[in-house]
Amino acid sequence: MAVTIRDVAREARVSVASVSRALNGSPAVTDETRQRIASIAARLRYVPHSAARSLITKRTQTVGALLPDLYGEFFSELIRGIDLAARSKGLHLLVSSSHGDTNEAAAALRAMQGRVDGMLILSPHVDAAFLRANLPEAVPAVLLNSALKGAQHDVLNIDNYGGAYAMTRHLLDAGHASVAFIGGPEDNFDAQQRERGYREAMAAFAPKAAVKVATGDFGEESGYRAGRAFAKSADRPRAVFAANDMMAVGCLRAFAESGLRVPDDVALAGFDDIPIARYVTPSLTTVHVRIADLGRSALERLATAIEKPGRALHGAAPMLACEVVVRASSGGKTSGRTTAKRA
Amino acid sequence: MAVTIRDVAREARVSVASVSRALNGSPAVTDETRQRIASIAARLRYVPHSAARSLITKRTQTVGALLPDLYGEFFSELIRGIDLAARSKGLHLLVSSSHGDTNEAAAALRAMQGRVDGMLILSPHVDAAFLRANLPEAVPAVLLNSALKGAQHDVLNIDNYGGAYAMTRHLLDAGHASVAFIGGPEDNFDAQQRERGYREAMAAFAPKAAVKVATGDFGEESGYRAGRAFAKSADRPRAVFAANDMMAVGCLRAFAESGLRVPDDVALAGFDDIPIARYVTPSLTTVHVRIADLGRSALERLATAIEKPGRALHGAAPMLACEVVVRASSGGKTSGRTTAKRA
DNA sequence: CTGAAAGCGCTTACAG
DNA sequence: CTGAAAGCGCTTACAG
Repeated sequence: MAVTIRDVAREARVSVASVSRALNGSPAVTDETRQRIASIAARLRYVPHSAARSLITKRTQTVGALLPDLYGEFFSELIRGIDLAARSKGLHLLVSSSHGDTNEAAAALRAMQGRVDGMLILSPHVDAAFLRANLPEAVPAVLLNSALKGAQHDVLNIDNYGGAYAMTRHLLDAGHASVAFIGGPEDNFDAQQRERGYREAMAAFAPKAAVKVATGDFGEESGYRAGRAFAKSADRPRAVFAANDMMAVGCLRAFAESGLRVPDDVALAGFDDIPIARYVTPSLTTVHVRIADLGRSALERLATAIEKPGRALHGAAPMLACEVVVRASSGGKTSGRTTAKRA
Repeated sequence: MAVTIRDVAREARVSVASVSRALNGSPAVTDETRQRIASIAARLRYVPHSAARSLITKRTQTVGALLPDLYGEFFSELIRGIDLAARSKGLHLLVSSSHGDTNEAAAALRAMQGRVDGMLILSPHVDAAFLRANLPEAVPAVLLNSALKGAQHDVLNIDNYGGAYAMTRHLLDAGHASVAFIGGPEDNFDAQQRERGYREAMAAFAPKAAVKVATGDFGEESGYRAGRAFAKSADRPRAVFAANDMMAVGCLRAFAESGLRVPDDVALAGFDDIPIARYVTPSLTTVHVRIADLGRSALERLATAIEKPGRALHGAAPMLACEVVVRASSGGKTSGRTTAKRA
């Protein structure tokens, strides 16, 4: 049915070896033959059979992306960054998302075995033991936003700490004497880093102010509950920094219901810069993460790891900088973006 | 390096043929041997080499998704639906997005050649001529949201017409005597269908009312401009139906700046139900599309086409129903969801 | 029920 | 510079 290398060879009156060499740019072929073969291949619409090629070259020209159960903007931005970088490297992208637990993640990882030259992994279910059990050592991998330590694996993280530190500083600079925090899930790596950023910035710039942390779970409702509690409390904070935007949105609703004006009575800030952030009233000051850049960088690191398997992974995991985006909810005088520098 | 079928065969003291049969569930093998082989394969962590298998079976167990340059929620929801359905069918998912023009789309399509058993295609750049030139007839494909007619290709569409028709009817039912429309890009298939739904509902339920259509491009700014024009016009419409939510959001801003109260002075509705819709003030009445369902259905149709290549495609392209989601901006008495029935 | 052998479509030493 | 041949790791008629 489909046209194979033999058809091209017959038509060009050469051996299949010559066709292979001509089409793969081997120097051991005259320009004239190369031209002739190329034009015949084009006329026949010859496409090399990728499975046959993979079988012999041990390369699939494909990378896999393992992602957790997911919603919204973050995912599409990440994939977009990965996809763009993959195309420019000539790599295909196999995705597997929507695995809600460790077993599903393991199954997905194994299912990709042999179909990809390397893996991009973003999953809360993945730790060192998981990788040892499910990822062959020979398969290069880059982990995104992972707490994993050690030189075993290549890790690429968002600078959650730096972003939270900068935001806390911004709120204090804007003149809000006390800043409270709404934390995320306890076992969540991003949430932990953001809380640490808040705490350390408070210690550095407002050592006498009380550190107040409400518990949340990244969901809108948990932000709402925290907001209600803050609104009622005797010593209401002058500013609230939520560990993500969805909680900030919930908190905003609670403040509105309590008759508190934002930012006049209480300032508010979030983290992530989801699209909703600019459309709530007042618009939400938040920390922007260049997610597509994260995807692109991750893919490029992976491509390097695939090309140079022996390369040692040295030093700390690189961090992707975040930007404080000042909108109306934080009540500062300034407005705009500033890149969060690490402390 | 990697363990192959020969390693399993040697360990089990059988031929590779028997290992293949045992692992693939051929009936021509005793249960006892099957058990023994299976346990040895598991112990050795044997994973069949997918390229080798593809080479002989002519199947890749992979489907490709070709998507245009994209942002936001729609894409992630669609991929989620496709991915879930693919996993349950045992299929892998290769994605290619971010191609901004016809040439890039063609390159992406050809690059997937031979790597997939079928294709899911959503692209404004794809028409009949494009497919004839770039998609081999033997490759099953399902087109999403395409204006393509004829029995050549399998098409799956969102019922834009029915949704717009139902929304227009809802606005009229809510007591708004005149409903204006903000259209999308002229060459956009979704936009055309939505406008048709508006026009036909107006003709059916408010035959004496004026049909007013402002031009837009699906961008927030174009909705803003239309909103300003409506606000100023002598016979201001009582309700505005924007062909998508982003334009409705822009229109809402224009109304707010003009001192018009929504919905008291003018009602407003959009289309898509993007996440922002529920967070603007007032919350936006809109048409909800179950995008994940679209992805799931498309994949299931594709899987069927792959399994039964000869099957004839008969009748009209199936439609995915939409729901009118009533929120505050339309000012009706009722609130909630109703599935849009086709007229 | 089991095995030996052919063959899927490529690439790449090895000769010449 | 070019070709004949081996081989990548599987599956599947074909014998037995």
